[in-house]
Amino acid sequence: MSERTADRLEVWCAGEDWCPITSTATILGRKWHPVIIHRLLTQGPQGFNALKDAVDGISSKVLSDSLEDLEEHGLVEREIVSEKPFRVEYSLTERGRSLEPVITAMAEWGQEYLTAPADA
Amino acid sequence: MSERTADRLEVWCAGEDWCPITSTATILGRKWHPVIIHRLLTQGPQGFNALKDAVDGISSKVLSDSLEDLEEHGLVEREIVSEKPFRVEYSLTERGRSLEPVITAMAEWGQEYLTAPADA
DNA sequence: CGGCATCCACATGGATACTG
DNA sequence: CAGTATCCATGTGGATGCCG
Repeated sequence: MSERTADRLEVWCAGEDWCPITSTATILGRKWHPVIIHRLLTQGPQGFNALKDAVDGISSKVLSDSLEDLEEHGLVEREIVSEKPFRVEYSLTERGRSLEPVITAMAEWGQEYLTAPADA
Repeated sequence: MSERTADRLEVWCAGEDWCPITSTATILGRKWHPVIIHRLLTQGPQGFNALKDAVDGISSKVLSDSLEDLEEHGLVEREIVSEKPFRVEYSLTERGRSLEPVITAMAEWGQEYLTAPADA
């Protein structure tokens, strides 16, 4: 790490009671949020079940909860596409798409350093 | 987002039961982990109380738990510097330092998009 | 299809007090 | 200084089943 980087980093969380890093962690720390965003980033807008299948392992309830939370944070938008065959579509907002660099960084790091999990 | 980016991203979490994004989130999602790493990145190796003061708001127990967890993940190293005036020092491992881009991305995003929290 | 209602389980975090 | 010991509150996630 260069000292320049350290300089830039120092600005954040410098003893204030609000910290952008912690706040971001609060959102991205929820188990499925990053993957959901990832899926919406790569596969574009899609319906509930498509998302459920794509995410793999998530239950209806948890996906529902997650999407609701993401909506409240202004990261995801929910649109009712049709009523007759009831169909909704979830997509990223501008704010949601702006998370791409973060998701990418997380993915790349995980790929690089967690492939053979030293998790235990 | 470019399509090239989408292509790269698609590789990850493609239906496998292990996902680098989720795994990374498991680590960085713990409330204080990112800030602790951030502090170690910017302020270098330091003792328990220095860290406790720096992090602001964290309790001894939680800092202790967090550091232990970070150690288990091979991100942080603990060294007993002296016994007489008992003193330890925490520092980042290579693996820990490698998280810098992720922390930076998180910090920059939080700074940019959460300054006026739409959290509620 | 796209959920919500329940109920439960567990991990994490917080407060307070005490110790080598 | 650098923790540990409790105890407790709560959030988050999971399983199952029903509904419009």
